[in-house]
Amino acid sequence: MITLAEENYLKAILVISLDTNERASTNAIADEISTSAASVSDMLKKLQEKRLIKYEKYKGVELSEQGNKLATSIIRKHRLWETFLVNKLDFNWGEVHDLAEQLEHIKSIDLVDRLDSFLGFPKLDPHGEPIPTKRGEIPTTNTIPLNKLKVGTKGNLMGVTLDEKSFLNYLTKLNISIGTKIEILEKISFDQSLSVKIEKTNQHISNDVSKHLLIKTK
Amino acid sequence: MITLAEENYLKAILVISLDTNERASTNAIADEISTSAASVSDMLKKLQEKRLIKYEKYKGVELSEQGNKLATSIIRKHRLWETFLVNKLDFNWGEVHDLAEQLEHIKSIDLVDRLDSFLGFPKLDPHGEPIPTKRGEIPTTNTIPLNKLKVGTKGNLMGVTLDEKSFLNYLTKLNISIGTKIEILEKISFDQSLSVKIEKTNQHISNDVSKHLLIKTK
DNA sequence: TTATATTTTTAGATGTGTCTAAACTTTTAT
DNA sequence: ATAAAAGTTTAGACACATCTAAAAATATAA
Repeated sequence: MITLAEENYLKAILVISLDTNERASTNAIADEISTSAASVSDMLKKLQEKRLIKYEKYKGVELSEQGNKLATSIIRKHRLWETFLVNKLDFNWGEVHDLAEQLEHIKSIDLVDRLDSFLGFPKLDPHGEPIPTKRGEIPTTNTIPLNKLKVGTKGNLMGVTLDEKSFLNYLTKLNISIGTKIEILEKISFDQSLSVKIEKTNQHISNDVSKHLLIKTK
Repeated sequence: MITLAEENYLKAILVISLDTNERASTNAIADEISTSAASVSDMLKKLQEKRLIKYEKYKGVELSEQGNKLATSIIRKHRLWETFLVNKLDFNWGEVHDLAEQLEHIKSIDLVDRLDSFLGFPKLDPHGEPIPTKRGEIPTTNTIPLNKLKVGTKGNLMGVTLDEKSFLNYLTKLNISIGTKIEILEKISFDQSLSVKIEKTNQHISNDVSKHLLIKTK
């Protein structure tokens, strides 16, 4: 039996791996789930025991096949629940993360698949992130983070890679949502911040923000 | 902050109180949540500390106003989630209890009210049990358990008071569901079992079953 | 009413997940 | 190359929720 805490660790490891394409470090995990490095060390031993991760002391950690499967299914559940909350219960995209964090741990053989069907088999969650398939694949989207694009590029926001209330509320304040047209006007080399045209208005955004905006150029 | 275990204790105490109209005993609670009397004793001390119950050693326990409010809200959540699972995700009435046991602990200011609205403000759950209101009232239904009715009485099943897979599956096998017409043909005084006509067929059911069937006579 | 049975509580232990402080390993910089 | 800094693990403690065994309180019955 896998516990709630273990599920959260597996998810954190997957998120970090997808983000960095490297083994997850103890500190990175501690950061991700807001706990101490000591707690992470303890837990990694347990997950190793259960063969859910491949772990070498001081060398970071990666998911085993089974661990990957589990972690992916948690993300699938998270994103489907977020879709439910936004599409059916009219929550807005900044309100659903904490709720989905709870709902993703509901244990059932087929609840999530019925939910998937009820929602009409959505491909993307309300933040534009791909929903892993029943078989554990995470579809790729041909989008690029805004901060990787050259000055002058135009495109549309297809998704965001940070699911955090304050961030999403800030985007809403900037009038940025899925589909919004964005053009890079200028990049400040000092701090990598960007002058951008959002629909018809000029705005200035930091690198910390732009790196979480997924753009599709055409 | 209230923990999952505490919520389960409060719910158990409420269920027992509604059932017996008396203070809940330690053993009754232990039975209800399948744990030891010792664990119950421990937990009652904690709930007393938090002013969620009124507890006197060896004298059983009742809910405080706040405890009652909490317990009722958990039952509200449980029954709304069951309604969602049956009405929207096409689960059958025997499959939803364990899932609702998990979903009832999801914490949110307004999730349950949005769910209520999404479901069209149902009055009864899939088992015919009343859904507590937002304000914490539990509507009464003018129904009587089948085992309290006289021989010869005719009526319809309006609800069941036991939400357990094996019981519900047995009812399904007997062709009994909400709305089914039932007539008492004979009562065996030895074991209080009943010969009943269910729609057009004669069946024999035990007192243990009949006491959980809520009938409306007209 | 006193002995017996039942119910409830206490004592002491365990497993999980967390923490801080200290020790150890690896990386970085001089 | 070695000292300092950063990162990681271990040691020891604690809160929570549970357990079994034993003690205490209450209820029941001869």
